[in-house]
Amino acid sequence: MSHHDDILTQALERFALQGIAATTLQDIAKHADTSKANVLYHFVSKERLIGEALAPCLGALEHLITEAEANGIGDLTAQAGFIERFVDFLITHRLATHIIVSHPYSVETIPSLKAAHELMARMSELVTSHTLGEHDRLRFGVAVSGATYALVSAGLLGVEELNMDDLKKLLTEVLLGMLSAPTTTKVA
Amino acid sequence: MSHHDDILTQALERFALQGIAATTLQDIAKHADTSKANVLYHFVSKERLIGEALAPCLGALEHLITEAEANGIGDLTAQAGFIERFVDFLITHRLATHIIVSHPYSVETIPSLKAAHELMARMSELVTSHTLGEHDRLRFGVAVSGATYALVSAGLLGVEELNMDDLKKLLTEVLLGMLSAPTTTKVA
DNA sequence: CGAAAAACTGACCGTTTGGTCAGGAGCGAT
DNA sequence: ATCGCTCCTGACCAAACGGTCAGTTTTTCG
Repeated sequence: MSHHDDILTQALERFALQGIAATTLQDIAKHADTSKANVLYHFVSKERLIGEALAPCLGALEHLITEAEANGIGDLTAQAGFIERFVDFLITHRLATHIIVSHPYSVETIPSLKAAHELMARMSELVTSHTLGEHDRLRFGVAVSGATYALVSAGLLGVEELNMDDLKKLLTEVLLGMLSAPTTTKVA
Repeated sequence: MSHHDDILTQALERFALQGIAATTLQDIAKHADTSKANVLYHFVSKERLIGEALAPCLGALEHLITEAEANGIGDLTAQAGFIERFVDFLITHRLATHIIVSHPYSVETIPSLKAAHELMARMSELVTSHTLGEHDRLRFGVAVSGATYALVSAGLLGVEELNMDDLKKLLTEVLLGMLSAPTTTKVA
């Protein structure tokens, strides 16, 4: 692996583990076995480093959403397809996803995070527009959020020993089960 | 409200909105309409301020878990009772919960966060020990995580206009529905 | 080889951070 | 009035931050 890519990898991991603000360039440099100045040589600024680290995730998410917007997620079959692709996305980009979901607000100073949350707003819009009623909407939101968070900190759930393929299967099944759960009686 | 409590309230909100590392004492002071030095007069250090801000949440969580450990969460009825109390807890302490779940790792430098994650480990242990099979365990984890995250960033789900009582009812129903969802047929 | 380009570094800079400190304002009790 | 106590503040500090720069090593390639 090139030194350039190594820095990128370490940066992504440190950002996910400690948060962006708590991760210093010095820290990233140390983990990538180089100097802080070299990190800045390759990436110009911390902001751009964040941008490059999140770029693949944002690209994939954009693609996922655009596709879903075209296909719709109205019926259960379409939802199932979306869930499958989403789980795939989560597993592939789980570090970047963690960074995005743990920095939800106020970090408007970081352009790529802002872009990320615009994508999440689009996804929310996607879910909301195919109005399924409040129950189903919340159910979908809980399932998606839960999958994201559960995957990201899988260590808390006693599933860390699973390999990613098994986890993907398992998670997909659980989410599909949740979506087809019976709608409980309407609240007064 | 006393100035002391006002600082505490503002600190909790800033930590939840921006993360702990990105929130400066100056920032908290400004929002509490006082000086940084006064913040330190009342709370000695940033670390202790964090501790006092999270204390009520940690106390309630400890109580919730201890109770659940005593009662068990084996059958569906017990699970339902736990969910109800948990949703209550989430709504009451949602800012503090957000802080805890968005700082999952590495912040071992902050004692009260460490304590928080030990509590979450106990909760995970509680769920795991009543082994329900991998499906049910993951299902429970996704539901709990999802509820936490969905509540914390409710703005993303289009449910922000609901008041807390309705949200509590709705969320409880959705979670109960998820838990009683049929186990889908095993994937090949 | 040797020169240009790319990769890399230590020293340094301005700013901001958490934290200290000496002292002042307000106030109830003597 | 004045002591003692709590509340509060501006000025200050060392440390650490992101970032710059002049200069050195390493790589590439004719």
